[in-house]
Amino acid sequence: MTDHKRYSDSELTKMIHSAGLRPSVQRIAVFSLVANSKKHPSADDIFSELAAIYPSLSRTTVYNSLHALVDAGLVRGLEIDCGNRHYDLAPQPHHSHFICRQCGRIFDMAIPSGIGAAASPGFCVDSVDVYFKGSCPDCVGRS
Amino acid sequence: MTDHKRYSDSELTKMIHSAGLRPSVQRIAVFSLVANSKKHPSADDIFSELAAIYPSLSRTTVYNSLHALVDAGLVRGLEIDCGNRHYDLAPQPHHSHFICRQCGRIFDMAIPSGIGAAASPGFCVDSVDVYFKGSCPDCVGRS
DNA sequence: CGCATTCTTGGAATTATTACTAATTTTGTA
DNA sequence: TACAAAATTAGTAATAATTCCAAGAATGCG
Repeated sequence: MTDHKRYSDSELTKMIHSAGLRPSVQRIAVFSLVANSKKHPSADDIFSELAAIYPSLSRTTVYNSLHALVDAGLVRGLEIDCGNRHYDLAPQPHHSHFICRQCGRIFDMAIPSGIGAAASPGFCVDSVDVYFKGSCPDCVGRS
Repeated sequence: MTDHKRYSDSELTKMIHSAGLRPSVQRIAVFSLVANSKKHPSADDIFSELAAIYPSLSRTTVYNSLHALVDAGLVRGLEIDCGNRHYDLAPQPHHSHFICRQCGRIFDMAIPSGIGAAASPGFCVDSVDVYFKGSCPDCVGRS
């Protein structure tokens, strides 16, 4: 998640609605997980958690919802862990993440400032991601 | 690729050898493609190019070679394009890439300095990647 | 040269994701 | 409330990238 605020369903509904999407139950549930989870869940994480609550939920619906939310600009896909996309609430202009190579958890990091302007002339940049990898505090010291 | 030098097979062999790997024909071929290609090839790109030369080459060998080279620190995997890992010669400490959302090409970018130090205390960072996305100069202006 | 180790191969198996389609639900309108 | 149109869902099948595995081949050391 992006900050410590907890988003209520009605807030999320409002955001979904004003992004021009229909606030279906499933979409709200997916959005809520992404927005409120401390982890940066993958599609599968989301499916697993929600399947317990909505037994009829389909994986496809999770993917559809995520795509809709990403296209609407509400959610952002992280590509820090190739072949295993994780999702995060659509960030402030720039955003930075850290993945622990040992436990696999993804953390938010403060963003080094001034990065946006670093692209070469002629390139039109619409997003910047900074990915750090290494060992998180819990795992430092283990082999 | 990382600079404009062209690496000869014997140089590559030496690098592989001093990294503690056996310089097999396949590994040298894979390494040469990564080190000397202007593109940042994916495993499949590499397989396609080499399969024309070595008809018996197996996809698994390409993956094995890439993993060996990455583990040895000679090659680096880019996760800029999720689900389609691309490879680059192991870089200078920090590195930055740009992917064009339209043509899919990946470009090297100058790296904003001072990024490495930005991680939160307690985290042990062993790599930093900065990924820019947008339109490259050739594609800017097209819808 | 002989042997142990490491590497390569090819196919099968996994995993994440996308595509397709029918059934269901929601929405707007009368 | 009733209905038609549009959007969403669920489930199955298909794809694509990658990994696993067991057998055969190459390598390098003694």
